[in-house]
Amino acid sequence: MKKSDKKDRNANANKFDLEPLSPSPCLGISDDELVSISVRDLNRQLKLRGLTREEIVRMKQRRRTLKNRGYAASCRIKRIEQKDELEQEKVGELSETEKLAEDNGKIREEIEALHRKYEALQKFALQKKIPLPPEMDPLH
Amino acid sequence: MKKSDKKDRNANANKFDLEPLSPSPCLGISDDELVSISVRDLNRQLKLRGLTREEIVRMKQRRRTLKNRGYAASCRIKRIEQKDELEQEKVGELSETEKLAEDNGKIREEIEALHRKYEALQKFALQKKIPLPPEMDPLH
DNA sequence: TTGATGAGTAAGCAC
DNA sequence: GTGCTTACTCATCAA
Repeated sequence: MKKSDKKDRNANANKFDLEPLSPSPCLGISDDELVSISVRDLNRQLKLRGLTREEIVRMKQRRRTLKNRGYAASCRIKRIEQKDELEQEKVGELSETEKLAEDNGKIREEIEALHRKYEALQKFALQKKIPLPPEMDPLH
Repeated sequence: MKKSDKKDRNANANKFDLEPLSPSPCLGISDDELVSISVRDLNRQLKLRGLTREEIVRMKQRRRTLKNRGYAASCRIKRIEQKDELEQEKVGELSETEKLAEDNGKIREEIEALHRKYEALQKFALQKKIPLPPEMDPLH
């Protein structure tokens, strides 16, 4: 029977009777006030309005629930922000990699050009039969 | 009063009377069976055991709830997997960037070495008063 | 007490 | 119906 009881309760505990609940000044205190005022002020208000002990307990619980609702929301937001951040960092790394790869290619071309110039110089020396010091001599 | 009703229901609807609920063969069908058998077989079983219309509705709802529990779990797992994946990709990009930066440095050193060799050759020609073709002549 | 987070539930969307 | 995702609630832990 526990099962049935639980299910019935849950079935009724949907969001439609929860959300509209807020704007109505339940016991003279709106949800917005309830979550925002300090515990001190809340206690003052509760006593001032002469609520029963049970009503006070409910009020406190409702306050906690409303706060939790907010915490859950920020938790979700935080999660997607972190995900976006991670994606952004990944994109940043990717573009940096691309930039370096490009630089790399340019430098390699530079090297080849230099190589060609150097070899041209050596070849010139060879043709003119100019003896080169060993460290410059392509024939070793 | 709506508020109070809701709160009471929710207060009772905790997980402690929910979870232990499953192993007990509620109406002869365990939770595990309930979520795993096909709709066809489920209907067969329900008729076979002569459940009332209300019991059947509850059974179906319970099935849906149990399935939802699983969906929620996979949704969470998927989320952290995607996050891990993203992190992994980011790390990969980072190491690739580092590798390229290192290559880059090596190539730059290579260029400088070549440059020095080339200049040495030019300087040698200059000392020996060897006239170089203009494209090889450092004096232009 | 407050804030954050994991897990369960229902709603709602898409197939 | 099924599966996924979001918002909400509660339990639980840390500060």
